[in-house]
Amino acid sequence: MPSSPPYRRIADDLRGRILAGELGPSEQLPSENELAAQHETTRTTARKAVALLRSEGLITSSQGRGAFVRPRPHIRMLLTGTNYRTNRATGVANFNAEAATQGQQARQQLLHVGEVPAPAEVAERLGAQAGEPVLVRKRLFHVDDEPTQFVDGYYPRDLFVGTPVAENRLIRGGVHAFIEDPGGLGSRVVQFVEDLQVRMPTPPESEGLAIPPGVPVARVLRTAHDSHGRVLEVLDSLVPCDRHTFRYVIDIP
Amino acid sequence: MPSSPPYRRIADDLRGRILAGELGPSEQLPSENELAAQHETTRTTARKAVALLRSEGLITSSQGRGAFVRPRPHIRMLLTGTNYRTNRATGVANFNAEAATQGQQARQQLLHVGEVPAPAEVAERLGAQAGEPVLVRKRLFHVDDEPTQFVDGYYPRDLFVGTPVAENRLIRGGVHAFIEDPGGLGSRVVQFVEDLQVRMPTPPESEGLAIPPGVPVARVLRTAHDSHGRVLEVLDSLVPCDRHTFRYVIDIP
DNA sequence: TAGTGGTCTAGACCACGAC
DNA sequence: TCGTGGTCTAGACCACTAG
Repeated sequence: MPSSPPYRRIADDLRGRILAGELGPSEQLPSENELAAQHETTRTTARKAVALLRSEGLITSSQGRGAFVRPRPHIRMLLTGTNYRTNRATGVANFNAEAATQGQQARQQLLHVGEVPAPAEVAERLGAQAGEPVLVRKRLFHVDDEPTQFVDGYYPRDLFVGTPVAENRLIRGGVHAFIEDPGGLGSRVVQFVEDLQVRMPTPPESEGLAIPPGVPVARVLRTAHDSHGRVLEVLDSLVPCDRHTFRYVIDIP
Repeated sequence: MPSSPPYRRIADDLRGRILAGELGPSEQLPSENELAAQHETTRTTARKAVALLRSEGLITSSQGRGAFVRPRPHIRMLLTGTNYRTNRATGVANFNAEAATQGQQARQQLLHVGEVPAPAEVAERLGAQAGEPVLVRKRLFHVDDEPTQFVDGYYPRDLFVGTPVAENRLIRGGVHAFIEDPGGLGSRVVQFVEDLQVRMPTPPESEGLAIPPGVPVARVLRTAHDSHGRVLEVLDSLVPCDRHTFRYVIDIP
């Protein structure tokens, strides 16, 4: 039975105290020098223990201030489909409506609208060739003025070129309002297929979403179909996992 | 404009070469001593760069061998509900049937069966008081003989006590066979509600699932309802994110 | 046995925050 | 100003793997 190295034992000690609630949320950890002294080792070793906890997402630290137990952030529930019809009826975009029911204020920032060669995973879902031009709307969603998700919407050219979806401004009620309104596309969304994968963010991603180290992101590809099986939209979202729960309601025939 | 510290620049260099494919999957990285020499710094600093990439899930390393670009593991697709009826008809458990369609062999290892006080999140879904005794079946699922998911099933006592679900052995066709078979409970599962959260694993979890550092896990709570809205099962799963895609198909009324 | 990564020591200087 | 974490140096010993 090999005993764990000192830095592991220090980390285990701290982790235990955090999970037991002995060190509460936002509480400051002992300084690295204190930890070193307490465990009769050097600061370098104490620091390694702290780094481990940081990579586990349990704590955050900042220069000059100290290290703190990461407070459990306010969790938003992400629902796909569940309230789609009722949200549509409100006249505001689905994302904003969901936020509102959770007592939060949402805002969409339009980063870019234009034509791009379809990325492979998008093309596959749109039934197009990879590299074929498609319309894209790149957005950054904010909740309570904090960046929350990157959401890129991809749209087939043949259906949307020349429509407001191809224009560089927000659409009242969201893109789906245009898709479903009789004065717009007049289609009806009847099915979403959602693929969710999780990974660690790249540096630009963690910067754009203002997420601390140790927080994974979910990459969600959502395909919206109409009643003819036609693909109306492929949504490519990037969601920080520490502030979200995904909920899916699946009815079995 | 502050320039990044050396360890960041080394990491950025390596990351770039990995993402560009210059360093292919399973390829060995330069040794820490080589990196230190190339960048005219000490091994400690080179090592810090390597540690960063490891925490990003890009590489793995092992003592005596070296550091290697993490090969993209075989991705399994996890579906909830989609093939539920057809899988049931096969007579094997849903999980095993899904694995089979993806050309893999699945095996369930029964870790524990018994009564436990309901954890808060489970009780809430079972409509019970937290701490009230419930039946639990703790399992570890293997795919191609590798540990793949922890799956704990919780069952209300009033429905399942004295049934095979409370016995410490596997059930032919899975628990759902018993739930739906006329000779068993004779119920019918009509809806799943699935809540998915992501976090970094604790050390025992990463050990049990044999996952390398830097890989997040998904904690999935799935509630199965019958046509009367009664809860038949709460499944509490832990899934390593590097080997799985979650797919949900949602029909809009 | 030689080379690899894993751990540790005992210092140092810096940037930043709180007081 | 002083304490904090962030970074770095220049060594050392160990455990493990490959040849």
